[in-house]
Amino acid sequence: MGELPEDIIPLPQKFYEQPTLDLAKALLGCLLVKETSEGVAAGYIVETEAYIGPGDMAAHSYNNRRTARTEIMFQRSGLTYTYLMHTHCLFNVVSGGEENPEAVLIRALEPRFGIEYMKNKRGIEDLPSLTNGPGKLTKALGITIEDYGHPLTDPPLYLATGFSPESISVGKRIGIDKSGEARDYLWRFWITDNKYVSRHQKSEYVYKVKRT
DNA sequence: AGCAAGATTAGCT
DNA sequence: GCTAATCTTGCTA
Repeated sequence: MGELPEDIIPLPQKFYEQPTLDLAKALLGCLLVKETSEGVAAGYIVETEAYIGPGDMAAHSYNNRRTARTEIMFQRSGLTYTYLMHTHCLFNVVSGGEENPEAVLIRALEPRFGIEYMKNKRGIEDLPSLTNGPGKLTKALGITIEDYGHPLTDPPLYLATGFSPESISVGKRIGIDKSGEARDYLWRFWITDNKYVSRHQKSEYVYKVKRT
């Protein structure tokens, strides 16, 4: 049964209150933690995508579409937005603040704690395959539609400080080819050369992150 | 009330 | 590369 080090504590609400594109980059290297009665699982975020309604045709909140599903996107930053995609649950961090329906999709993790737990959940052994996709990582951590609306500042599902990536790559988002010009927005971010990203793609440019 | 589409994945050809 | 899985959402009527 995996236990976490004591210095792993949730990031504060303030962390989520930055522009969505900044947050999408700031999330890289952060630790995503899920605690359940069965155990603890956690991994470093290595890939994200920004969805910025109402002007983003690829976002569920495009044109301020406000429904039972998108409602949480209109609420405060730092809440959990989960939804079903075919047979899979996808996990997002709400951003943009109240009345600005924006979110960051978490697309891939690098497994860190509770790896046996994740292997059991996924029914496989290969490490990268455990969490290198948005539907895979939710299954590995046990994140479900039930987590919809949960504040990420609190257990059992929260984010904590991890490490600072040296370099961040930028490219087009995945799987939104029918979203008009939005398909070309460079709103996908990943840790350069990280082997746990969901797909390899040519980076349009690369940020060199200064060490702090 | 009916229906087409989907921010995906696994397995097979 | 192709397709089924599986079900909710949201749009049309």
